[in-house]
Amino acid sequence: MAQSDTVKRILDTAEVLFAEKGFAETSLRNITTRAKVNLAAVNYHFGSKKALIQAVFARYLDPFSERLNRALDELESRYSPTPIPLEVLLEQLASSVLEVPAERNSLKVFMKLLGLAYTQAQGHMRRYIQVHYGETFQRFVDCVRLATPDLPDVERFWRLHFMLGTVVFTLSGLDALRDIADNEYHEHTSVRDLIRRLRPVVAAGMQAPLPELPTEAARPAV
Amino acid sequence: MAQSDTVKRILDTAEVLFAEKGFAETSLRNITTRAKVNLAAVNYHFGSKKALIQAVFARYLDPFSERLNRALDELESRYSPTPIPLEVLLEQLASSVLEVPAERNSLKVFMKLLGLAYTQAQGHMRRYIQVHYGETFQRFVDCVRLATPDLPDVERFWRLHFMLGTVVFTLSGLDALRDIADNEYHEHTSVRDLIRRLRPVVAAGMQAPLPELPTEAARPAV
DNA sequence: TCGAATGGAAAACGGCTGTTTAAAACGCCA
DNA sequence: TGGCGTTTTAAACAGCCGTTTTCCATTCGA
Repeated sequence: MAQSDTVKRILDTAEVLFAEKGFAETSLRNITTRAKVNLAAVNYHFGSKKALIQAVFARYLDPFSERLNRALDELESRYSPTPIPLEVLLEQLASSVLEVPAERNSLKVFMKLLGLAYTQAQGHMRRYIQVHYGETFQRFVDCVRLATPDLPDVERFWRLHFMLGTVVFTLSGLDALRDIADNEYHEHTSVRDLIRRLRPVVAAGMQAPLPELPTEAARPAV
Repeated sequence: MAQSDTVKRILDTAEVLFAEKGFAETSLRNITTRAKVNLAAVNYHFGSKKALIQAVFARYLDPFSERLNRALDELESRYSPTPIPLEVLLEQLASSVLEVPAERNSLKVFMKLLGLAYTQAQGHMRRYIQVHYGETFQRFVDCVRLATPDLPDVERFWRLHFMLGTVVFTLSGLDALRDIADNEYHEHTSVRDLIRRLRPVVAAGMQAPLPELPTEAARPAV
C-alpha cells in the first residue's frame, strides 16, 4: 500500500487541536500523542510543522475552491449573458462553504481555521491562501462586480471583506457566542440557524447606501 | 517616586509585539530585550505573562469603558424620555473607540488586540473581558434595545455580534487588507476612511429585514 | 533468498520557554 | 550616616519545543 492511515490520523487530530487552541499553542507531541502516532511521523510525512498546517488547510480549501469553480461555471452558463444576481452568488458561496466540511461534520473546525489564518501566524498562512486560492477568489469577485455595477470598485472590495469578517468572526467564535446566547435566551442555536440569520444582514450590508464623501474639515483632529 | 518607567516601557513594548505576532509567539525575553529592561522585571511587576497580557488590555479598556459610560449618561439625559436613536449610538461607540488610542496613536494595536482576544488564548482573555467590562457592554445593548424595539431579542444579540465581527475583523487585519487595496486601487486607505465606509454597512446590517422562518423541509439534507 | 525501499519507534539534539532565586544597587527617611 | 524598603540585576531552574538521527520491522521485486 502507498501509505498507511497515519497521515489521515495526523490530519484529523491536528485540525481539531489547531481549531481549539491555535497553531503555536498546539505542539507536535500534543498531536501525535492523541493521534496515537509516533512523534517523528509528522516530520517524516509532512516535512515540518508549517507544512502540516498548510496540509490541514489544503484538505478543506482544495475541494472548496473546486466546488465553487464548478458552481460558477454552471451559474454563468445558466444566466449568460445577463449577470448572476447577487443573492444567487451569496447563496452559492454559502452552500459551497457548507458542503465541504459536511462530509466530515466539521464546519466549526473549518471556520475556526479560517479565522486563525487571518489573525495568527504573522500572515504566512494568509499568503499561502492568497497564492493558492486567490484566482478562485478573484473570479468570485468579478462575478460580484457584474452583479453590482453601481458599486465603485474600491467600495465593493471593502464591503466584501466586511462581510467576510462578519461570517468568519461569527462562525469561528461560535462556541463562545453560543454559550452566551443559549444561557441568555434558552434557545439552541444551530449553524444552519445562524446562516439563516446571516443571509439578510450580509445582503443588506452589500447593498447599503454609499458612504458620504469624506469631509476635509474633520481631518486634523486625529 | 512610586515606580519607575519600567512598567510603562514593558507595556508599550508588549502591546506592539503582541499585536504583531500574537501572545504565544511573543516571548518575555523578546519583550524585555526590546524594552531594554531586565527579564525578571515582568514577573516582578506583573506576576506572570498572563497578568501582563491582561494589563495590556486593561490599559485600553479601562478608559474606553469609562468614556463610553459617561457618553451614555450624557446621551440618555439629553434624549430622555425618548430612546437614543440607533445611528447616534453607533456613532458614539465609534468615537469612543477612536478617542482612547488616539492619545497614543495606536488604534491599529487596539483593534489587533481585540481580534486576538477573540481567537487566541483559548478564550481566557474573552472571559477576562466579559467579567471586567460585561456590565458596560450590557448597558450599551440595553440602549440598542430601546432604539430597535421591533427587533426580537435573539436577533438583536446576533446582529450586534455580526457587526462586532465586521469591525474587529476589518480593523485587526487592516495592514494586510490595506496592502492589497493599495496595490489594486492605488488609493491610500486611512482608518478614518475605513470607518466612513463601515458606517452605512453596519447601519444597514442592523436594520436588515428579518430572516425568513426556518423551514423544516430543508433540514435532512445536511 | 537476497537486497532495497518504505514506514514506524525510540532516543537524543540544541534551543527557547516562563519562572524563581539570591545578591546587588538604588532612593529615602530617620 | 546608617538602615530599610523597593527595584534591578545576573544566573540558574526545570520543562517543553521542533527537528534529526539511528535502528528495527515489514514488504516487495528480482
